Amino acid sequence: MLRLSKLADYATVILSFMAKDQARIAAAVEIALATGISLPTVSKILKLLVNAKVLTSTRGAKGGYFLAREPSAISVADIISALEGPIALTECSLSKQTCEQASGCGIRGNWHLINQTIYNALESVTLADLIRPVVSPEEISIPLASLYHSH
Amino acid sequence: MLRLSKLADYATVILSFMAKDQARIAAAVEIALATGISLPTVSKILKLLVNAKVLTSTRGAKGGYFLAREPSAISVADIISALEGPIALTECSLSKQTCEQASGCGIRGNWHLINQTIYNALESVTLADLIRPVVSPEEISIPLASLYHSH
DNA sequence: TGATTGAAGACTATTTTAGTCCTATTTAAA
DNA sequence: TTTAAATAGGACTAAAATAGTCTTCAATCA
Repeated sequence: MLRLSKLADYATVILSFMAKDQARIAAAVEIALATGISLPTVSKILKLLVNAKVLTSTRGAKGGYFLAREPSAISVADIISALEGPIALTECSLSKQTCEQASGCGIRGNWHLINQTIYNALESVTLADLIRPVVSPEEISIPLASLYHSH
Repeated sequence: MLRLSKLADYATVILSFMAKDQARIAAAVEIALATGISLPTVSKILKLLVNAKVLTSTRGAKGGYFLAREPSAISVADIISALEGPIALTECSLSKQTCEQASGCGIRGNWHLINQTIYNALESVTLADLIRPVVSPEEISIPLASLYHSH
């Protein structure tokens, strides 16, 4: 299904909630209550987002979490990679030299291009976009094919 | 990691092998030997590709598998969806009405757009492209962002 | 009719992902 | 200075998805 992990999905819900009142610092418990996601899980996600510098935290009483930057400066790619690590469809796209499968690894070079395309797609959409009312596109087209076929 | 399943990855290897000598009919055993993937696994993948109408098969002695159409008419999206089902990052993008999570589902509408973008990217690359020598792109850009920001 | 090959699906094992919990550290306020 | 409220880090368990194998049946050709 080429699926997003549940955790990454939750992360977008959490961040969307936080982005609505950007200035405010929110504690994990509060976020758990607001989103309906269990506290331990919320905590885990928040920690990962802090490590990825998407959120900033302050400890102690009255502490909590807040966005490290503007929603428009937080991409979907940032969110996904915070939770799941680098965005790539295939292993060998991450480390070009290690991939030495029997027969057919020359084949994979082009996967790198596909990965890059998908990354760019995810990088181009931000948290600010996600909390905006839904747009209904007529048609979306990607110029990737032209890279291949224009010769 | 937003990762492709191993099976889908194998499928691209198998199909790349088959595309190199398109006219020829190849038995599962033969493909297994050529690719180094175990026979039961190869068989499983081939069957899924037949169901998805990417391959055609003939039974019996001298039977085997061959491409159902030109490599240029088989997209990466075809291959992935044959193995993993519909391409979508989030569940709710598949069935719009079922998604009624507590707080924040209005948020998800835009995921639909992202899914569509990724699907288009995968649809635009074909098996013929995959077996072609690697191209090294300078920069690839996706116009998705403009859909959001042009207002 | 027998050998060869695919079809279908059940089943098991493995790996990944999700989810929870415990302990330590930091900070604000009484 | 003590206490309560938070996060940090990481170990651990449970659940789910994925990968892989096996068995039985059906078709085709010589």
